[in-house]
Amino acid sequence: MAEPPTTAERRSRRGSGGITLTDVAKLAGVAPITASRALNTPSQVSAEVLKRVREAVERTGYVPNMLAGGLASSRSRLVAAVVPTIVGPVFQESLQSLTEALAQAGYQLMLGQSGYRESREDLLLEQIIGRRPDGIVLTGILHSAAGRRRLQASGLPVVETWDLTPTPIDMLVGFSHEQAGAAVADYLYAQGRSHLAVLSGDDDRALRRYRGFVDRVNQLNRLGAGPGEVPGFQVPAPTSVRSGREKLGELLALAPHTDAVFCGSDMMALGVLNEALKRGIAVPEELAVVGFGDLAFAADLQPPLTTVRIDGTRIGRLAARFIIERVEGREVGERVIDVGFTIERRESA
Amino acid sequence: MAEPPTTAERRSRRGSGGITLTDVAKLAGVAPITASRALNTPSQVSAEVLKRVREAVERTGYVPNMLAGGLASSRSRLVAAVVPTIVGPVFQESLQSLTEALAQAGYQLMLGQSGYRESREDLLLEQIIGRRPDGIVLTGILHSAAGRRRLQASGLPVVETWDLTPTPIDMLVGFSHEQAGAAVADYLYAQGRSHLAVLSGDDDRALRRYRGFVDRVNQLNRLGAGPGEVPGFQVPAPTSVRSGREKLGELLALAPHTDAVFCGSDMMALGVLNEALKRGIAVPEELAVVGFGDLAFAADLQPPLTTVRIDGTRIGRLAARFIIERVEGREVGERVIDVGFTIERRESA
DNA sequence: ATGAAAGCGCTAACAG
DNA sequence: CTGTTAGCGCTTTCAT
Repeated sequence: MAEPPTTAERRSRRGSGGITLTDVAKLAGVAPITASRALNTPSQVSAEVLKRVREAVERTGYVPNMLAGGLASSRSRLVAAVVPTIVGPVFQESLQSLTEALAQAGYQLMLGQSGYRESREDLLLEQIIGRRPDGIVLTGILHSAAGRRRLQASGLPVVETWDLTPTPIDMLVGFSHEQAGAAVADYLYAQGRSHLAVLSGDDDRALRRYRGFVDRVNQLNRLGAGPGEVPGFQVPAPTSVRSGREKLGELLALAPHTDAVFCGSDMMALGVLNEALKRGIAVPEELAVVGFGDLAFAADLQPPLTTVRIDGTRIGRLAARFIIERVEGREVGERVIDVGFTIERRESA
Repeated sequence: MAEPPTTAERRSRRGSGGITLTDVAKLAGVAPITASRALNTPSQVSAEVLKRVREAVERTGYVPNMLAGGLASSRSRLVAAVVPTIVGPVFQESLQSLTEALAQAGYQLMLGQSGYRESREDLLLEQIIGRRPDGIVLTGILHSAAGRRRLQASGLPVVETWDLTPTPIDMLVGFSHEQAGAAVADYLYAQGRSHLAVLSGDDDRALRRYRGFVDRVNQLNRLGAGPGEVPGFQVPAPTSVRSGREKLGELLALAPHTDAVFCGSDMMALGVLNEALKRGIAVPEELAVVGFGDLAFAADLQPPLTTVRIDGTRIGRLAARFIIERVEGREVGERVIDVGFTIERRESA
């Protein structure tokens, strides 16, 4: 069994040694390009050839090498997604639907974490571009100007998500965080609450919700001669149940008359709910609580949590569609979509 | 400015039209292979050449094409991870640390979702292998026998995680779900509880925790002549706060004397906590609650949740190390690591 | 320390 | 519908 290798076998130590398209083609008795067509564009090939190629694939267990295919065709069928972090449930829905929509179209997802700080963004971007993806989905707006320029220069389809900006790099699927904050303020006022407060993460988008909320409260207060400054706390992102508990304590020490809190995330809201429970504060009677995100558990808390809902699944699906249509040459009509938000009215407020 | 393209420029419509290593090499006045060495193995190149190449890279904004590099060297620097779903916080910690550990070593992560049902597993695997990753990290055991064979045949480094199995495909980082279930039963008995019940997801691993728990309870009951069957409910994975609430209701209808519940996930435990709150059942006095996963919020619930902690970060880091060491030819000593689990003792039980 | 030549496995381009 | 040829951009191999 252990014969000395022939010249041909020994010829080279390169390559993976696996089955290649050429092997399949030989077995099927056709040229490699014909085998390629049988697999990629079966309609361009006779039924007879198609059958023989498929048999050969079956027999050999051939799996196409997409590195080679991507190199030759300049189409990698890879889409990169950049998220601040996969920990924290906010973007999961989007990531999930993005992955699924891409998979259905034969694309795969490459995942990169940028962190909430700006540091690694540029390096990450370079690594990503090196893979020559067919498109890039960004979660949130890219901080670094150099990064934005580099992306623009690359000519790749780019979709920014979860935010709106007047100067998108390319395509955009998101909503206005300022408006969301303002809408919550309106909602609480309409419920008859007058002493509003806010707990927020310190990342860019959370802070814009914060500002939208505070600005609207101030505006309403001026009209109605309500109380002055809006009490508010920021915690380092990512927010947590613990930070919600702790900050509620500080808030009540600072502003004991508070009758409504807008929380920058459902996690913080859960913390607020738990801390209120511990302190014997009735929700919503004494304190109204509004969250953000409408995580899966929000409706099932005690009391059910009123929260801002973003259709993350839709964001992911639209992002995938934008990229795919661009790659496949079908031009997209709208390149900016505001998916909006809704306030899910439940018992906590 | 808009002169007609020269013959050379028009020569071909192939390629990306971007900067290539050859361009950089020309600018630096060296051969392409020398530029390649300057970037990949700088120690093999003179200081003078290194400087010129780096300048050329800087000036052109060159980004290496890793498809081409991967094809030529049979090293893609890509690692694939397969998870049932990224929704659901259980594997997040592992994914996060895996991504980070890989990034540090210059590898990137490709993410695939297999779903909790077996259907898409084989297709996904084929797509993944087509990318010629340098390694594959599986979360949980692969269901399909064909898939296991295909992986084994591929010769790729494979790490299975979050489980133990007597017949690993290759490498393994996990813990025993049976033992975890049994340990919770022991713990609750030691707390003086005697009417134990269990709520569980219906995925493979959750069911093994379920079985470990029930078997141990039965064993203890036989010795102590305790009550008979252990009341238990299964819900479709992924588990949720809602399913926890609902099943607690059904459980109490079926077995009103229950004084301890083991929940298959912290999410379900949160639901149980909330439902108990609504029904005025005191936790832990009347009902002890144990979760699984030690999610970030577990310690901050009211009451703080006793739960089984898995060191997901360690799992991710070890998986990355296993793959990288194998790829880089350094052989790994231990190929199976049981990371164990701990019961985080808090107020809920 | 540097380079020339020859591929990696596949597909675009252009015939027939 | 099928094939030939010539790359894609990089790295291995083997010289110098």
